[in-house]
Amino acid sequence: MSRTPPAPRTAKGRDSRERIVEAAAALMSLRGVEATSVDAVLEEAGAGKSQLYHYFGDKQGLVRAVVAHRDETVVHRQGELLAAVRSWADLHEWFDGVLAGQVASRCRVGCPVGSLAGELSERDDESRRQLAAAFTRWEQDIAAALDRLRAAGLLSAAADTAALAAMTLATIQGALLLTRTTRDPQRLRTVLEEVFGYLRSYDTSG
Amino acid sequence: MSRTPPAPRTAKGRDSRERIVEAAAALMSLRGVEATSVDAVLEEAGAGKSQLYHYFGDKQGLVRAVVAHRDETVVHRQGELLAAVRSWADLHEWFDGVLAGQVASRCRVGCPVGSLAGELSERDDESRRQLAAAFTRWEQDIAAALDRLRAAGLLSAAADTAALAAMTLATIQGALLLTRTTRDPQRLRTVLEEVFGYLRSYDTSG
DNA sequence: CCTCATCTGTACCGTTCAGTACAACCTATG
DNA sequence: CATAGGTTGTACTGAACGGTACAGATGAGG
Repeated sequence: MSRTPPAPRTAKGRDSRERIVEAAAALMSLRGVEATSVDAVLEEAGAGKSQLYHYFGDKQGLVRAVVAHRDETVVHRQGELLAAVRSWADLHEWFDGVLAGQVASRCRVGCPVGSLAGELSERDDESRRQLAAAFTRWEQDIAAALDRLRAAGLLSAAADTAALAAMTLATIQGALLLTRTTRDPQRLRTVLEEVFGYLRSYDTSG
Repeated sequence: MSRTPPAPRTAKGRDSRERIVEAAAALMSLRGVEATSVDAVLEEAGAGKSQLYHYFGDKQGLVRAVVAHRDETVVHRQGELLAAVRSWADLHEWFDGVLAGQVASRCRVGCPVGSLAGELSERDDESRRQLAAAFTRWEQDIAAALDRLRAAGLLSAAADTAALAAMTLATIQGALLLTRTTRDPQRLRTVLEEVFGYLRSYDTSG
């Protein structure tokens, strides 16, 4: 029985709401959800308390908005990148992008979706379902890229693209976790090359 | 300049300390580190506040003790199980054990080490280093099992066992994260079978 | 049985936190 | 320019938290 807070009705309101969500997303990625206070978010966003409770109801509402925001940005962006994959070289470039993102952040951030999942899966079932849906879509986008390779005659008919996609996403998520813990980008590179090599073993083009 | 708290000097003290660590480990696995208050730990352990601050100094000290405890139990146990691997069937049994552990907990716990890593990597560098060392040892135990298969003539000389071990651990960690979020053990089974199938592709016995 | 270090119970403290109250402020519309 | 709905600033509250103080219990060695 949670009253849904009103969506912003003016451009100014929309801007305020978005500033708060983005500040919250940034701080929560860095420090974690529980360790990020609403006051810190508001200071970062340059907003007052009434705005947060006006647009999100409570902290849980803010957290869910952050999850939705991550889905709309990170996962949606991954979908675009994967939709452009039409060759093995394209797929390798996509893997390179994952690596480059981590190197750019000096292995401090990991996957913005995965880290939320780690903290929220047992704490808020609504967030958990949002994140599960995001992961599933992501996985399907990978599978679709593999299916496209197959349709182009580049990938063996024997390959189980759904299983390969599930394994690819799992490996990437795990590798990002390990990389963030060990601060060793070389390990990430090794793992990504290994899983790409495995996918490539289904290459039929030669 | 952190004074190290004294180790227990009597059997009673050791028992108290251990009860506190185990209660903390259980609660932190379930709810997360930040969301577990010291008062909740003490209630669960049936101990008083003075005991906790006597043995651990502060909450951070308790957290580090929990990390060390997880290392000594989970990772050490994995090392034992992996040390017993002498055939492909043994290795498959080990994978089955990972799956069984998740099914037993109805996909609610994930990897006790991995979930700590997700929450602590950016918050306490000492914990981060402990966890990184634990992961590295775990990875080496997997590589050693693969090396043993190779020595027995069961695994191709062409296999890069270190890279395969890194990928295997990463995939398992990621799969546990995804499984805890989606609550779908079938996905875990699929991924584990897929990575085992990949390792098996280096099988020279058959 | 004394003694002293170790261990433990409990009351307390200051801070921080999420959340509320309420008045004031815009700004689009008529 | 009136006004109403949407938006914002700020002071406040009660609870929960990590941490401290200190007295009392316990038990092993002399």
